[in-house]
Amino acid sequence: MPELAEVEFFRKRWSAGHGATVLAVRLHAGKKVFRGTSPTLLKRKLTGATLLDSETAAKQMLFRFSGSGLPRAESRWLGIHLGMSGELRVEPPDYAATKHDHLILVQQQRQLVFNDPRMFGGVLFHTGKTPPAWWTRIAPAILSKEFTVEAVAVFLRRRARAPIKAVLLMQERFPGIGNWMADEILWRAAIHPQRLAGSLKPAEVRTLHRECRRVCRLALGTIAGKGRYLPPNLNAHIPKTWLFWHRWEDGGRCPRTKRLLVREEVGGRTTCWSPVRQKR
DNA sequence: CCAATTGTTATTTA
DNA sequence: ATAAATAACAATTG
Repeated sequence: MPELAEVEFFRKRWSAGHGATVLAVRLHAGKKVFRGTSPTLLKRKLTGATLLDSETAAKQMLFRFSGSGLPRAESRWLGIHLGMSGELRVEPPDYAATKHDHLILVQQQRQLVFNDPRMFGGVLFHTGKTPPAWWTRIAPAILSKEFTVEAVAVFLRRRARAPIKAVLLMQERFPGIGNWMADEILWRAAIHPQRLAGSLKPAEVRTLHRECRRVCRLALGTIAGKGRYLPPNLNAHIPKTWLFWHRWEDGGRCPRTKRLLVREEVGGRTTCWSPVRQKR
């Protein structure tokens, strides 16, 4: 499920546990979400640690914990990727874990739950004074200064023969963009998803860049919430003027042209577009 | 039984 | 050799 803003939404849920100690760690060792990680080490190092703060980058979250005991102890860094079906929840102290709750951090007042039925998500763990490489090597955010028109143009030239839809899903240049955001961006930019990346004119590249930023900003504002306010459920505040609400319904119509939307596979993913608005 | 799913990676093909 | 297409992963739902 989760793309950029949705990931931020879930991270904020767990911020309920900032400043609180982890009394116990419950996990499903051996499950696929722990590939590349030692569940034993994670459990040992996080038990007794305090959750200090957290951040989001692309589709990943990083939670920082103090070391227990020694004041100069190294930090503990927990990375979570939600994959296709993952979510974070906050449950009461007496909550009983269910089948797909692969990692639970038990605190005095609550349990922080990572649930992921399909297990395309994953958990990473690191101990050290600075954030690990798997975190710092994430590409610069779309809303950062480094995400320039020129950087987009260079990338599109290198991926010239791939459909633009597929290129927007490449995390090394468009971190956090997933299937529905890519469609939303192309729909707003009025670019056909099957256009080859190298065929975009300079003006179209500028538009694409601008709509990438706009969709990220709007999605973060409506899904992840502003300031301290967290919407009760995901997507609750997305306006009906977005492609988002119409892309999956049969007979769905473009919110702008009111004409029927098209749904087809592009770049290996189901893609929705408005044929009147987005010409080949 | 078949097809579908908002993600990533390994493998195969061009 | 490089990049694009495809398969695979796992679980559930319609």
